[in-house]
Amino acid sequence: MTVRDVATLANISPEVVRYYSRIGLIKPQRNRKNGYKLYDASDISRLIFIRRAKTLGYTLKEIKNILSHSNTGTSPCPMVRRIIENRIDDNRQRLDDMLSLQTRMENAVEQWKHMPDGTPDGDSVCILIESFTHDNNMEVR
Amino acid sequence: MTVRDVATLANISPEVVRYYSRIGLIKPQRNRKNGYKLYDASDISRLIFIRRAKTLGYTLKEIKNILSHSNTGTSPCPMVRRIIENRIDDNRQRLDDMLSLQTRMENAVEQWKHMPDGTPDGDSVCILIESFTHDNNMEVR
DNA sequence: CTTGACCTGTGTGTTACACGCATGTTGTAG
DNA sequence: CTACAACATGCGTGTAACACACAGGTCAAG
Repeated sequence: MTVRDVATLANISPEVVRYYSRIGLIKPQRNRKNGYKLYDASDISRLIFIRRAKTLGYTLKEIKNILSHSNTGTSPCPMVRRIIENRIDDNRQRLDDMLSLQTRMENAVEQWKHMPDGTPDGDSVCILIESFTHDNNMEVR
Repeated sequence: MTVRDVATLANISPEVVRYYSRIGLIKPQRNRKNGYKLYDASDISRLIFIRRAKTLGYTLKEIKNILSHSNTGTSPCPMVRRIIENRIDDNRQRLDDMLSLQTRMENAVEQWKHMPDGTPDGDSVCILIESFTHDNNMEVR
């Protein structure tokens, strides 16, 4: 199978398949006649595995580790559990950050509703941004 | 003032100040003797403005636009309002995505609690990931 | 005068691709 | 049989906002 075929079967774009080959996530055979990459059923299941892992929040780097780990015959499962637990914590933190950003933005729009646009001078760039007051944490990431 | 001074006063790391100079967000003078960047009070207020804008979700690119827009004498406020309203929508979408990821990850960990680690063979890389069923009913907690 | 803290510019790495380039290959319509 | 579209190849660049490293120049104090 060629790139387009395997991409269609795995429901991925050919670009992504090429990218995964490039970074070593999949290792297709080669057609000796023309140098084209040759994919088989095992590549498809690997691609499907990668996509499943991605929907669970694993990064490509982590997936690569999982794959090569399992190639050595040892179970990647303990690693898989460890990673996802850390990711849950990280994600909760980022969610909190984004939620507070969302609140901040909504508050700003609300405050600005009753304010006119200002003309910039030497002291002021944009009175909206400069005048915005927020009560609690200013955290951004 | 030198980088370290202005960074301390604006409560930013010197690296970030250098980065902002590099991408043209601030344009410090130069010491003709040694080529060092020379910052003054206007740079500090610019840095503070940039940080305020960032806490409101504006990207550095957008902030650059806002700054140069206000340099032409026209009010950046309409643009500022437009950007934040779009950002609120985008952010809500990303929040939804991250929330569903969070739920998915938590469901996975829950399912996996009752499962043993598997040994990899030709057919299986990691039974945990492969067996995870993405049941939409579970998502509604 | 040496030392150490600071400055300079530039380059690389981070994530997961998207897109473009120049070039080589294949399949098919005329 | 050949022209041409549609595919393939590798490689390079760009994305956001820095962090960090490197090699070298500068400055104040002892």
